Amino acid sequence: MTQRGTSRGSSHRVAPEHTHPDDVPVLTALAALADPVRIALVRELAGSPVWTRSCGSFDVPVGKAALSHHFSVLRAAGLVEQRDEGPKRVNRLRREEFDTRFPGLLALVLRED
Amino acid sequence: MTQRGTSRGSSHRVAPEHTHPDDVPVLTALAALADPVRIALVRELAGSPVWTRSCGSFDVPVGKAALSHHFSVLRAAGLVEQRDEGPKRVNRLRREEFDTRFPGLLALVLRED
DNA sequence: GCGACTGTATGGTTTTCATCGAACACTCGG
DNA sequence: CCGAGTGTTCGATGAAAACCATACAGTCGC
Repeated sequence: MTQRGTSRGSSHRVAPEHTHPDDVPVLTALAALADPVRIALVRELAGSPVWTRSCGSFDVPVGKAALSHHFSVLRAAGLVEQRDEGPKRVNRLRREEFDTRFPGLLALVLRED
Repeated sequence: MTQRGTSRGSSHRVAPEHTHPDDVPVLTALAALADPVRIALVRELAGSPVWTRSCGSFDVPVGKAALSHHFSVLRAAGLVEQRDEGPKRVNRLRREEFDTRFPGLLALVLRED
């Protein structure tokens, strides 16, 4: 049963589902990056120290629901890793891993021409 | 000037509109490649000598109209160049130019993992 | 010129995707 | 325990994109 509440039994938040870049098809990676909001997220994330940015701290013109969905897509594409830290969910760009799987792709997105 | 034909009047087919890779935003390039049919076209085209493949010679599960549209997208993304040769329109993958603008991107799509 | 062949344009249908509002779940500080 | 803060889920909506069938426009061989 569910022990919840009263005195014990930890009931953590469900850990986000991650996909390793190695398990990501090219099409999925491209589709994930073919969106202006997600590109903004990746760029902003790339410009910040790891594990310092919570989901809500990004400057994108969409509501919470859409934002949550975008992060879900980025996770599924192996681009972002998330960890729960207190009430917030902090992010990390999977630079190395993703670049090993798709060499140069991240660099293309990050350079602002 | 352009007189074509032997001596008169010429009413050629409208030459397809091309966009040079240098004028293509990253988002457009990614969006163009984020489609299974277009990836198939690019791959098949990459495996053939230049100017040998007409639009209708590709093995993709879509009708003529959709096919024409896909080629239009590929042209706009600077991925494909087309030339009229008799009744058919033959294609060339813009390897060098595209790779100069988006280094490594084409390689990612062409390698079948 | 006629007819087969190739590709484009148009109109309409279906699907996909981004988005929002509202409800819910969890964490933490009073 | 309550309430503020953070993020996910659900249902619905709207826009974009893929697709097809048809009609049209060139090119070429006869």
